[in-house]
Amino acid sequence: MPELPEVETTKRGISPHIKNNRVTSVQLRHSQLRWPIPHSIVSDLKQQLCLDVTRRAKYLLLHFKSGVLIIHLGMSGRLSIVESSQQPKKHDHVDIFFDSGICLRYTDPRRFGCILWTDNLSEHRLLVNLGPEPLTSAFDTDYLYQCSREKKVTVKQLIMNSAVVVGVGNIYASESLFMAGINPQRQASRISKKRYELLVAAIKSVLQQSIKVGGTTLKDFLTAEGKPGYFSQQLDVYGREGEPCRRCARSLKKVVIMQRSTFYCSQCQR
DNA sequence: CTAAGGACCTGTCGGC
DNA sequence: TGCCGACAGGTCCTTA
Repeated sequence: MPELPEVETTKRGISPHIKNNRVTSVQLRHSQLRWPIPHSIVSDLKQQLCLDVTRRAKYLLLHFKSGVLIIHLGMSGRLSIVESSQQPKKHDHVDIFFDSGICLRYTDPRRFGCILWTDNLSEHRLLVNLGPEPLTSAFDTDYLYQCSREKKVTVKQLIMNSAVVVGVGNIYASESLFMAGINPQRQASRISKKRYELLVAAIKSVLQQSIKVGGTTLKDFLTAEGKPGYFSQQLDVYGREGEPCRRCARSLKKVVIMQRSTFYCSQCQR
């Protein structure tokens, strides 16, 4: 489900409902996610005040006095705010109840996500090797260009490598490369700095635009019937194999790069 | 060190 | 209608 914009939108959606609220109890129904959910969170979280909700890459971080709850939504995960009385459905694996009477509910059919607890966030193995956030100034042309040198992978693989830059998923990798006019199969090391400048701008633009759409879609997580997961949005190439390029009308192509579907226009992207 | 492939899991869709 | 394979928005871990 989540690309970076969905995770950011989820953060903004849940934050007002749980920040500065106190956990009353935690219910684990199915703790076998990508890694087992540590059962200790049931007691660790009890009576604790949620101090803040932040995001790093696609990890949502719930900060408490004694530690941080790390939540990743994997491919199919979702967080929602529901009334405490609302009965769980099939894939609702975890409920965190708050003293305000609401419940933070974790839903994940494929269970590729994770929920972990740490008292030392800055040294956590999942976060310690991550590259810069794409929407910060640390992610710029010089940086990405330097990363690309000596690399033997395609440019799509480069921008999807979380050690290089975080938050560029399969959809927005294709979309960014289309906007920058770069063929996703091109070797990362054989692209000029000038073109990396276009790519950096494209990545920022595509992500920012999508977060903006999510932000406008987002109303109240508690009462909104819509799924906070995926907003229908205007995609230029992703999932549009055989359809006409919006720029030149030529039929869009699909290739597989590292077992992931990749869409592009062979005319506009070189 | 880098790069490629496997692994995890359920749901949905298209074709026969 | 039913079955079967392909595929799905992620990413860590193992292997070469």
